[in-house]
Amino acid sequence: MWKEYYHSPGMYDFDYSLRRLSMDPLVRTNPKERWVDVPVRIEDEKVVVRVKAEGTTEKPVFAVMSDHDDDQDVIFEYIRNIFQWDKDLNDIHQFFQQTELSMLFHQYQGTPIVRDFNLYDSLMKVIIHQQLNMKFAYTLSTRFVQKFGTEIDGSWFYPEPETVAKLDYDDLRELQFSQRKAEYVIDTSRKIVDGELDLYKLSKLENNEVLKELGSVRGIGPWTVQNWLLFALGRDDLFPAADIGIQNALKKWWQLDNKPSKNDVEKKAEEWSPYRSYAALTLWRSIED
DNA sequence: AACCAGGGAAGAT
DNA sequence: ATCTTCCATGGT
Repeated sequence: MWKEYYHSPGMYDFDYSLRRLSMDPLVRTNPKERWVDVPVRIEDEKVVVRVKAEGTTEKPVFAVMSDHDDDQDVIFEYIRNIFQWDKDLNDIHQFFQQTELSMLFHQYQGTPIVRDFNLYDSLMKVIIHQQLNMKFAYTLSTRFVQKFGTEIDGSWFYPEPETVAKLDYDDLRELQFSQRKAEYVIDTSRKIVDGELDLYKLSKLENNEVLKELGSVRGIGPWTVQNWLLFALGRDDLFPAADIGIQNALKKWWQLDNKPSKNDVEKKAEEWSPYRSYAALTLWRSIED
């Protein structure tokens, strides 16, 4: 067992991140003890790493620990990257002081982008969650992982693309996937196994290139690519203008009778570039209970 | 019972 | 290129 500490440069609301992570039944969290278990794949091995908050939003300190004693540096680097501890959120807070979101950023300080734990897992999850209400969306992704994935020390690993590629559409229909969704999930996994789709390669490209390439896959539209860029890659400047949650939040803050159009939202969001992702996260946060 | 949900494809204009 | 319509389910 090893344990390593880390200090973030700026503020960081880890407790909020935990609340967000705990929305997913597949992620093992303990908000009271302030930790989350992160499933990590390391050279074909599956390792569970515990990440615990030791500080405050203003003076954040994190502890990372694992029983897996090899590859400590690689694991720590991976975790630091997932939680983006080196991103100085004070700079971003400063940026939004000159925008109409200043009050919101004052109320919800230090909201980080916590990346999904794996590129492929994230894509499957986003596809499964397309257009569904959150409750049923998590029901579906949980059934999917608990049926075809792996549980280690109480944490769930998504199935490998090779596993999903071998499934029949009916295997997912049994879990109450629609025919379309079953096709999207399995066909995309087959493309990944065939090498036709390389998520790691995509992760090195510019947003627009990813939008073009990933968006050309059947079942993956603009909303899905944007969410993948935001949550899988942790990119700073994404704004899912067509997202219902974003539109509901703006409807509330702009006191509109109806949800604003995608175009109106996109236009306004330009003022928040190059940190539109943080605007989106804070808007989402502002309508979560 | 009707409408919505943190969409997307396919068809129509 | 942009606008409808259809797809499929569970939630509220």
